[in-house]
Amino acid sequence: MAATTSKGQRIRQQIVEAANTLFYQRGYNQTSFSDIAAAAGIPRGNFYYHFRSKDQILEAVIEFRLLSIEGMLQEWDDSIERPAGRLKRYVKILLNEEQDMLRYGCPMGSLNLELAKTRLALQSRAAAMFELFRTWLSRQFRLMGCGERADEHALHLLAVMQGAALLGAVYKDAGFLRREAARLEDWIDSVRGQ
Amino acid sequence: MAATTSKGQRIRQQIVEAANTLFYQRGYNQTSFSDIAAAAGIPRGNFYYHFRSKDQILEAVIEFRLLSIEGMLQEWDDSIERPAGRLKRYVKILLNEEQDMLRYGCPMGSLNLELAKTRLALQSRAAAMFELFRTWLSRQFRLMGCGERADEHALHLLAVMQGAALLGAVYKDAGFLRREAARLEDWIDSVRGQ
DNA sequence: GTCTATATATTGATAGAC
DNA sequence: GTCTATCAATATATAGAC
Repeated sequence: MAATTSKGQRIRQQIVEAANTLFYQRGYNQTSFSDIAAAAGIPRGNFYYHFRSKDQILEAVIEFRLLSIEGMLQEWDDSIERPAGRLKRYVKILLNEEQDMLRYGCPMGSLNLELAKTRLALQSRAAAMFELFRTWLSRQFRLMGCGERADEHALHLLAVMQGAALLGAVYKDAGFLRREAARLEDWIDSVRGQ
Repeated sequence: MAATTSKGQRIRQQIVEAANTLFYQRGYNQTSFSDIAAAAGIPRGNFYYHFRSKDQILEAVIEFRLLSIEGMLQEWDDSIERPAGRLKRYVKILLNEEQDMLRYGCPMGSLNLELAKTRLALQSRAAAMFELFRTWLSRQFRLMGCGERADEHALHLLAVMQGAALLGAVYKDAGFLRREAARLEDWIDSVRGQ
């Protein structure tokens, strides 16, 4: 890739970011080319120059999300000293993204669940987002002294977060999200050294 | 409603049950009239006699599911003596429906999450399925002596079950479902009288 | 590289014969 | 009540002018 960003690459990035938002808010299947083109501010027919198919846009969106997640986790590693604090920062997503969570659920969870039904091949690629969190969470639990239970704890934390986000979207209840976040913080403290 | 079941009512029920399965396996948006008609074994154009729109079929499917859930909960009440046993029977869904859970996730959760994005009015009706479980779970926790924390426990149990089902569908990992089920059984015991 | 025009399939939904 | 034929809208995708 060139050091400079060409106009074509800029448009491509606009498409990816517009699609990323729409796939989250409307779902993959319910987002049309027209929707993406309108949101990205380009003519409809044009972007077959940038992407051969809708599936390719999704793959680019997944890549984009993977990079975002990696950057976020790296930032947490750099700015938060202790592993328990990092885990709690992860839990805090429920509160920071409260409005979106209540409206659309978790972007990872809802995308995976949608793709699991009819687009299994794409879902396995979307699962890589979970894998990034799982590996990172697992490492934090290991640093906390959880040893071989670290990965089990990581998966459990992922699951409870997903459940909280989903039920939040069902009931549109911010108080519930906060209670689940508080409960998880207590659990993180209780799991220390186990 | 008449005591006898007319042919029209039978066909209507066939449509609802076919749609119920397809909405679960493919999702609502990804299920077409053609799909339902083929699965129900009737000509495509025909069933506008039975349902005016696709949304009406979904409403009928939700009604159907609500009745199924009510029947199931009633059966558990009748056949299981102690509230802790009833709660564990609920958790056991993860194991009994293992294959479907790993493939399609939870029927309630995935439908609600899909509808939350673009069909909010229908989602609020689908949320009634959760409400049935919530009320029932809440009652069991109250019987266990959880007092005013009963409803919080009920929501938490719902959330963890949803998270387990979702992550199961992401990772297609039966072992994970079993571990989460075991963890929830322990939690039910630990929560006694709290 | 960008855009207009359009192809082709499928969607939810109707009209009307039987 | 049941079915065939078909509508209008929308979807993904392409061809080709500029």
